[in-house]
Amino acid sequence: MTEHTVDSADDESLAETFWAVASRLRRQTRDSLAPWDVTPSQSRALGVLARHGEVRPGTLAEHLRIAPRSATEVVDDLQTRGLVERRPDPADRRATLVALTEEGDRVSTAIRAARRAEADRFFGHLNDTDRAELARILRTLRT
Amino acid sequence: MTEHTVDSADDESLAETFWAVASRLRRQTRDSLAPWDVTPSQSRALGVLARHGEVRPGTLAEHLRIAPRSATEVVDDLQTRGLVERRPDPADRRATLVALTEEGDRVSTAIRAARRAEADRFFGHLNDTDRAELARILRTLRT
DNA sequence: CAACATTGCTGAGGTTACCTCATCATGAGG
DNA sequence: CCTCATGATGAGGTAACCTCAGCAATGTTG
Repeated sequence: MTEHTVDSADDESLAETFWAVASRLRRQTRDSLAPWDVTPSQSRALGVLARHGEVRPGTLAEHLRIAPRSATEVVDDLQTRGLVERRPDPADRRATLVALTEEGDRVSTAIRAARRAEADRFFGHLNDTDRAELARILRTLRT
Repeated sequence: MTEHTVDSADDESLAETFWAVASRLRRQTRDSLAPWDVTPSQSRALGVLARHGEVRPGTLAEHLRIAPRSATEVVDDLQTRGLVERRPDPADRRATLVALTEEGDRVSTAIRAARRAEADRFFGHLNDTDRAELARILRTLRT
């Protein structure tokens, strides 16, 4: 009911625009991660591990909001890259704990810095007010 | 099934929040499209066709901001579902024109309505001002 | 404390939505 | 004509998910 048909160009809806932005951001993120040969989802997992220390795959999955099976996969990939290691959970012999290796720790720190730079570049077209507004609005949409 | 415990510690970046929102929107969009057995990317293509009439796959690709080869794929899928048809471009015998079938037209109309309802539900948590702000800010990021 | 259900992880296999590279027509310009 | 560019597509690949099944360890309960 509110405005619509900004057409002529491409725009149909907020969702449409949202996805266009998402697509652009995805590409840029991938590029900025290239030096470490780490995919975006791997880097998200590294982030969780850096913030929470050792966790079980299932917990990792919750943080990443993906299925447990998918977390196993991400951990596999990180492990073959030597960024993460699995060790038995002393509290439950079914479970595994996933932790950053030293290299993983170094890489995750470097990536964090690169990500910040990348985000600055991407969201840097915005002035401070808009950036804050966007953050606030997105946060309300998040849950 | 109490979900999340979302990180809370991870306002690491706007990007992080952005992706969380994207993920939620993606799921919801997929669900809202289920009745038609059409994937999100197919529905985007239908939208372009509804707005622009018959176009060549390459042009479709531009509108969708994907590689030409990928547009061919989307058209293939839509064609096997009978929503779209290919015909030769009279102006260039290398080219093909893709157009909605009658069914495609009906479906795309129905989807447009569903999408609007879905967007209202998703972005409806926002008041009008915020929704407008979000649209404006996203548009500047779309490039 | 045996029986049973639950939990944690992972193998197998599938899907979506992309991508690049190669190929083959056709078209346009010198 | 001959060459180069362009439009579409075949072949093959990837990331990031998913479900379902199975196995081992755990917890629960009669």
